[in-house]
Amino acid sequence: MTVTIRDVARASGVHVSTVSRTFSAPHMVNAATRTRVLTVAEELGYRPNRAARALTTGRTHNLGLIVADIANPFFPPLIKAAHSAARQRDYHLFVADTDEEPAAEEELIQAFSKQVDGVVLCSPRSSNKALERLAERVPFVVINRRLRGAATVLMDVGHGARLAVEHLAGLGHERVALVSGPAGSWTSAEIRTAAEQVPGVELVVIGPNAPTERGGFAAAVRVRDSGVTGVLAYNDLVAIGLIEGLGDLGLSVPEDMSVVGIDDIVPGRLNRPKLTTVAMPTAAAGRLAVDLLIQEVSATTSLETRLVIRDSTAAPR
Amino acid sequence: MTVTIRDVARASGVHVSTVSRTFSAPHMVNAATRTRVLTVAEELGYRPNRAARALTTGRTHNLGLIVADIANPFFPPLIKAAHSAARQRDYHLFVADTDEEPAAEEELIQAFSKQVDGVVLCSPRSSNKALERLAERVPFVVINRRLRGAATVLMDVGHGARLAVEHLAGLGHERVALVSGPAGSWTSAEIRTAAEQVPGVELVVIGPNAPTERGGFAAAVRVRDSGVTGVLAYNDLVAIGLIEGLGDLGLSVPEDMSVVGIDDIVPGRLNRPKLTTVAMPTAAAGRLAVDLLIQEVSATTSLETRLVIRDSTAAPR
DNA sequence: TTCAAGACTGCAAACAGTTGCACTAAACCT
DNA sequence: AGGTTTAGTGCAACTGTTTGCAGTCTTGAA
Repeated sequence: MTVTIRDVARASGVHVSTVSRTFSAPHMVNAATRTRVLTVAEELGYRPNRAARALTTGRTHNLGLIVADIANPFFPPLIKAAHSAARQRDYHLFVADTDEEPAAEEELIQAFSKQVDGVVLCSPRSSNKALERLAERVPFVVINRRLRGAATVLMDVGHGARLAVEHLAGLGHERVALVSGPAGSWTSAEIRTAAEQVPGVELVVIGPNAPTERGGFAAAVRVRDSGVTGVLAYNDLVAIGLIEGLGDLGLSVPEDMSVVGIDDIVPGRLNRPKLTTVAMPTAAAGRLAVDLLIQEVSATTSLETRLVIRDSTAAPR
Repeated sequence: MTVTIRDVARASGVHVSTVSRTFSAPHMVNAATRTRVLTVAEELGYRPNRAARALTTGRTHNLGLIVADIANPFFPPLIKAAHSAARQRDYHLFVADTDEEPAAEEELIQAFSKQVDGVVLCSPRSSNKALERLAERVPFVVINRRLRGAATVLMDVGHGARLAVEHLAGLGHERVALVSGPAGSWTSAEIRTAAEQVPGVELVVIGPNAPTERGGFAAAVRVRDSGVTGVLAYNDLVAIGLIEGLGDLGLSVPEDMSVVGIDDIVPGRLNRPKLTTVAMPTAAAGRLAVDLLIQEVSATTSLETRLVIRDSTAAPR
């Protein structure tokens, strides 16, 4: 039924080990035999069986990618870039979704462990302890979280937040709200400390909030009442929800209120007004993560963010 | 280093075959031995090696999912649902992106063939001939394309398009534009034939267009000049671009022009005005596709679409 | 002409499981 | 009591590849 290395060996009059070598160590076999084997293999439609190969070599040529929510617009560009980087080196990519549950995360890493050469974890929610234990079973690189021992790729949100607040200050805003994210979030803390350091602006923190459109919508009243003229939101979804909420209160953006988001997701670009935002290098992060994994280096890299100025910010009235 | 079935066998005083059976055919082993083996396995941290298992059984417990563009907002909900359905039955999911290239598609199917028990193909671009040839190597189910011999899940866009045009007709629009998609697209053809059948509306087809925001933006002038009061767009991205283009021409939606999209992607819901659109059952399709694959049934199913009325449609002036 | 070095290639033992078959002992039946 | 079924377990072959080791055959050098 399925054509194996033995069929090719028989049909080309050599031993299986020679066939094996023409695929996995071509330089060890005579040019003439090599081409003969290759053509026979082609004719027969032979493809090496990776499962069998993995059994002896211990390398599967598969990678795992675990994210909290595939349908969250933040992740697809990262997944896409990771996939493309993997394919470039002839790796396949398992993609998994934890539905935001730490338990699912740990279970997935376990389940992947024998099937992949490594896994990339995006903003993992599991405890340090759990992760350190799992790191013994399978190498991984972590995106957007510090974890000692593991390779890490960070996106410098702090820098982006600073740029955003400076942008608002530059436009003349003196009192700015930070519509923050969920309580324990590493990102939210980063944003806050960075935003607070910008001189000449008074920062009022409003939160914690759910990191969603609804979270932003719900924060609109408090933003209006806080007496600010500009806002930095935890992310684009929150910013979009906030803009809608402000609209319902009779405030328009950017005329009555400037709003800056973070992430630069597609819906923000398509929004009206088009969202001024901090672009996160998600694609670069995805690519880098798989490169680190494949080369098995353990480094921690920080990626630059930048400010994308669009239509949701203007000088205050 | 890594703990195998043999280690467990030794530690629990039984033969490897018994250990094997406690995992793959528990009913064949005595309850007492089973629990003993299980606890020993637990202690040792044993996990069956899927590659080895795949070698003998021929089943990998992996599935492949191939889409044109992971970052296209249409796909993530489908991927997420497929993943969840797969996990429920203890399957893992490879996700791959063809970047819209048929060649990549065929190569990916090839590459997957030995590693998965089946693959789900979303709106494949390859030729029928190529696909039929590949179907011999690996079972697959196709989403949104008719292909004889293969299991197929279709989303009934035709029905949705009819609903959309009827909705416009009901609001009083008598002349409606169809801003169509790319030339060879199956979906585009479906939409057109269905839309043409609605009585009482004169349909003017504008296209072909790129299936993107820019495609819609570029079509704005022709829409304005066509003398219609309502539009059905090939998809939400096109609709959003079109609305922006119309805005630049001084026409506002829905006051001057009603616009209906298709797909119900997130950016459409977040858009202002919120987009009236035809909701595609992408999640259901993803789920169903993997269920079909796992049960190895070859059926063709058609999934219902429905109209979601939001703010981009109103009665004509 | 002889010998050592190289270049190929074959042999066979892994890798981590599954499974048909044979065997034992207990349970069941008449 | 004797024969037959049944439940549980062991044995060993098999899945498709890789790889260390050992041969064979050229080549080039002394």
